[in-house]
Amino acid sequence: MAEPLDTSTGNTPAAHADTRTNLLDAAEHLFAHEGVDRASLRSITRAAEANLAAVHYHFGSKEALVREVLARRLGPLNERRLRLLDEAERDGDNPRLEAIVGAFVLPALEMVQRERGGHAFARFVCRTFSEPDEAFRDLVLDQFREVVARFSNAFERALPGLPREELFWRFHFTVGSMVHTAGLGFLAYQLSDGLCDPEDIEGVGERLIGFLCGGLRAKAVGHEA
Amino acid sequence: MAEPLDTSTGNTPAAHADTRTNLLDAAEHLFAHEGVDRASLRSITRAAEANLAAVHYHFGSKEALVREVLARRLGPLNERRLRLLDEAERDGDNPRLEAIVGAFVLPALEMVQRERGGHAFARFVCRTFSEPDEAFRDLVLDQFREVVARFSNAFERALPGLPREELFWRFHFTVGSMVHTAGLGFLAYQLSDGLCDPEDIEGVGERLIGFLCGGLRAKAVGHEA
DNA sequence: GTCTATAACCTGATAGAC
DNA sequence: GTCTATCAGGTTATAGAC
Repeated sequence: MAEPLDTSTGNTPAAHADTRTNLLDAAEHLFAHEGVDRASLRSITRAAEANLAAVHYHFGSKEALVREVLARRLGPLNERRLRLLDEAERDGDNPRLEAIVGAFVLPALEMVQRERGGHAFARFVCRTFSEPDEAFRDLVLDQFREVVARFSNAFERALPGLPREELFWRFHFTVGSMVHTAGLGFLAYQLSDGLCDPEDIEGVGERLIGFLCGGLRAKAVGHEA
Repeated sequence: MAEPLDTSTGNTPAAHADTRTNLLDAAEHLFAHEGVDRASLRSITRAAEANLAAVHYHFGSKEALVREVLARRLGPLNERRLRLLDEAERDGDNPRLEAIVGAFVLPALEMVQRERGGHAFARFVCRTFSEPDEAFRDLVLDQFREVVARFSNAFERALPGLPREELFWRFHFTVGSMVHTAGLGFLAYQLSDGLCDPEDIEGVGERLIGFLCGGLRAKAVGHEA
């Protein structure tokens, strides 16, 4: 009997994966590469060397499976962000802006490059963000709520005097650059004719942090008043 | 007989839309709101008050319909970008960075806010970017190729001394913020608890341009050398 | 927990009348 | 150009044996 295709996170060293894990791994892989709608339960169970009914036994429905696939990686990712922010704030009462931005963007870039299937997963999340299906979007957003609260607070203290509205917009722009880079870094490679190497996460991270800090520190444009 | 649902661009004043146009309008609306896969030809033709066979008569296939929907708005949008860049470059041999960035991001923000269905279309494009289906992605990328060439050139002249690799990355980050703002501005509203108003395109545009110019002008981090 | 078989339904595409 | 009818195949979900 052939070993089931290992598409697991790579963090747990192939713990004699059970059917449930196999299903999650196969689903993640296929959702990422074909899209949630195109990836049928049949193709997922085939890849997981399981049975069609197994999905309904373990998860209840296709939608619940999607939910599980998203939560499995997003939880740890955002926990890591918060841990890095804790560290940055422990080092000094007023951490450098670079450290805060780094705590926000580096875990994502690292996941994409270092975890197995990270790249595909990032693209999957990227798409889910702009998904019309509110249920999935809210799921992703809920995973981010604490992160947004903690980081916008940190930004506020690191950028005193910046109006809150301006600050939230800049956070929004930051998220945009981060998501686009984590999920679609290969576009930079394509559009620069191979000049940009999206796999060099140290380089990309450094550049991204530099760019974002420049934008976050820009002189606020005066709103008439 | 009820008038077909008007989801047209709004640029042509309801020119007694023919079946073909009705199909494009309905398809755009449904692709944006339900996703390409979920939007069946049946629901599209029902909304367009046309017949299932009409799609195959006018376009040949569902894929060709998707292609047409994308090209119909992306073409004019990118033409407008290039026209604005022309204007900026005519004003002075070395236009201000703000003018270049504005020529790139403002047409998108304006389309989203001012054209009927613009918001939904932007989200649709957003999703298509991260679509696994290479055919659609390449279609979008092809529409952008001239824009990327012209603008990266303009950026290069406006930011002398910046290594080309760094420049392309910053362009990439710029695209990320722009796309995320044009397609998902409502996230800023949600995550800021209503503080950010994504419909105020003058305000958003000004803030986005300020942020991006700050990032583009940031001191380049030294790569060891 | 894992399987087979099947129910109930939807899909894109097309032939051919008008 | 527009329609109806239909084909061939896919989908999720579930009942019930093991």
